Amino acid sequence: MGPFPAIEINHNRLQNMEQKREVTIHDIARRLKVSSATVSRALRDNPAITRQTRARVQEAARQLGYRHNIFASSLRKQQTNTIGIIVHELNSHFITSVLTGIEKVTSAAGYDLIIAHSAESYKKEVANVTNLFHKRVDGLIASLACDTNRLDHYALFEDKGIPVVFFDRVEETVGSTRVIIDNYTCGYLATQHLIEQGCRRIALVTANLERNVYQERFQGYQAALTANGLLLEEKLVLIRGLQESCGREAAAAILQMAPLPDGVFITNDFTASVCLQHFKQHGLRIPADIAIVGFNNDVIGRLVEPALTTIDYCGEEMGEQAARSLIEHLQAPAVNVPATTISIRSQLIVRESSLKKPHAS
Amino acid sequence: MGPFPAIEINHNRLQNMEQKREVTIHDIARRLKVSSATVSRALRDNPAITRQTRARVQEAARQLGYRHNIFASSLRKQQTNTIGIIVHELNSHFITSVLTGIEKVTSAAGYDLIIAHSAESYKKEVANVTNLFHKRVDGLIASLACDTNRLDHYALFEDKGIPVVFFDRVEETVGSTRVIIDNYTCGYLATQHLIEQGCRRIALVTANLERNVYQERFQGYQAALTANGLLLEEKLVLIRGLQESCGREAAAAILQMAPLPDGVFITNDFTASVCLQHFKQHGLRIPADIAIVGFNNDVIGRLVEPALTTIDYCGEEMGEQAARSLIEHLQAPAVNVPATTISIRSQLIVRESSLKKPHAS
DNA sequence: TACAAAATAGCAACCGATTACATTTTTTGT
DNA sequence: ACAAAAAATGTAATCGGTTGCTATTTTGTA
Repeated sequence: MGPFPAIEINHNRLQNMEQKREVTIHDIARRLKVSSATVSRALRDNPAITRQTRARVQEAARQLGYRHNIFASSLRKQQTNTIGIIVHELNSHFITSVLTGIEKVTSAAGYDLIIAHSAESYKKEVANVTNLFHKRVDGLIASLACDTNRLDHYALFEDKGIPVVFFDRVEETVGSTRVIIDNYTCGYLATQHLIEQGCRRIALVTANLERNVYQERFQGYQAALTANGLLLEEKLVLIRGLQESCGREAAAAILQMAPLPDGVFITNDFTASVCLQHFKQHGLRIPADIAIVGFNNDVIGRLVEPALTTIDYCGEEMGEQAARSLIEHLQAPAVNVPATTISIRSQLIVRESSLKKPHAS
Repeated sequence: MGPFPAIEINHNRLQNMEQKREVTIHDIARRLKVSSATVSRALRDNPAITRQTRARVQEAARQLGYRHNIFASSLRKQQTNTIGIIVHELNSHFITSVLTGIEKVTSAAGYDLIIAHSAESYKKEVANVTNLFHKRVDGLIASLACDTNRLDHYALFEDKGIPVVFFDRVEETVGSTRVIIDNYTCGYLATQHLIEQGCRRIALVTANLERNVYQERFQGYQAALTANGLLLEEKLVLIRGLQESCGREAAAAILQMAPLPDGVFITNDFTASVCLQHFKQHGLRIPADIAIVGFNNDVIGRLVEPALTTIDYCGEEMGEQAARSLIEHLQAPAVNVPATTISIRSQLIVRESSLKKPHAS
């Protein structure tokens, strides 16, 4: 046990200390006896630098364990190559698909993503918008929280000319592109389908009517009723939140109605599944006693029994379109890319939960 | 139509150009005839600056529309006040709960979050780890992808002394804290429960056994069988992926078995729900013909019929613990916070899918 | 061989906030 | 009233990469 081990340890400590200090392009430059400008260019494969020099630099960088400092880079370049995303929830097949679509497009274009979720809270949405603004994302893709009915918080972005694309949950805007589906028609088709199945007393379970998607689905519902000579009964329209408890509440309220509705259009599959279960537990037969149509084509709709009739639309495509549009704006030389509204295809998927006339009709 | 309108427009353009240029602390300093150092301090409420000066600076900042430049700041301070999070999926109640727990703790401590998801792909996980490393997060909280069986990619962090906390899906590590549940006991309890319900031929549907959670649940299953004098039959153990199609495959495979198993332990609720449905579609009665126990207490387990018996554990608590541990490490003056393994409580929740002896036993 | 043009590489000024240290101003104590 | 201590503010270097412009070298051509 001579002094050596102790010295060894000391030495290690020093090494650790040295490791703390980051390797910079200047270190590489010194090592290779070139300028840091050359290193900077070489690292980004700038053709102004010889292929050989580039290779030497990149090899040295690897050896020294260099890591690019995005802060220095972003500071100087005044851009982050990052796109911010705000979604109203994460735990949803639809949202996950949208994210997949966005990722596909953005990563191909060399952008990073920062995902934030508002958990359906306006307050959190505002916080997220502010945060992403401070993080200086180059652009934003957002779907509004259920109770968001103003867009002041996005003005920050507009003022700086940072493009924002909204999808699915949107508001009327001047400057921003929107990627949506035709919720009105979807609402109409869903209701029409129930009517065709023989329903005459159709309830609607939906959420905050200030949120575009729910408002438009409601209008479609209304229009379909009218078109078929049915009256819109206010009592049959239930506005509830999106949590499980709200679904149960809605179902319970429907069970109280006399006479019972013979069909329900429920504007999201999760709530629809909850209601369906509640009805079954209280002795109703689906669809015989009550036919159900949901919305979104969530996986859950295929696992409940009977399987849910629903509206399907491709989240991935929505994500891709949103991302493509954003990137187009980002790479536009000036501000001449017009704000557009992109509509994604959607369709009714008929399953057992609404089929009162299985093979007829 | 004199020249005035044109001049006006020109003027506006200039204003817009000026707006482009960001307001910096130097602008504020100039306006107030103080130094930028004072402004920097005042903006962060440094008590070295008079309360009045602070107020003046903050007011001026507001008026000028100043926004803090995190790049300049992070570059100088060499820290980001940001925590990276890597999860294996987003579309899951469990993960959402964990995120809620993490957010609760980290936002209270003033940290930002960057959420990345690997979508159960090792490759994507590596990419995410690298990306967050380059984003220079101060710390990392991660849950491994299903097929991740090496941790080389986290060495980057270890080398720089950046703390990493793993939760749920973990590996044996030296340096990192891990927040987990006792998967072995859970597997044991689930199996034991099936045995108590009279099952003698119990199948196991699970995923990659290299992933700790599945390995340990498998061992618990095995131990419970042995403890009850039952033989482990390899044919009864089905290793499948986590997608819906894999669930159907597993269910189909079970239907082929002769004799049919009288119970199945399926190590996640989604796959369990898929199997349950498949069994029902093929005429089996649950639990009479086959009893099912799932895992995770996902909402879906309460919406299928019969409702799934499952293992419950609190994601939110897991998230909080992970975050707390990470922050403790971050704020520790030296490296003396030992890496620990934190275990979260879990329990069996019995529902109809496994109750062969409803009110007896 | 000479000279213009193209290819490489270097210089140095940025980007904006932070902070160790120095300087000025105010307060305190005697 | 004046030195010493305390408080407030200022100076200037620093974090690390980028890029307009300049200097040097190489290549091409007459």
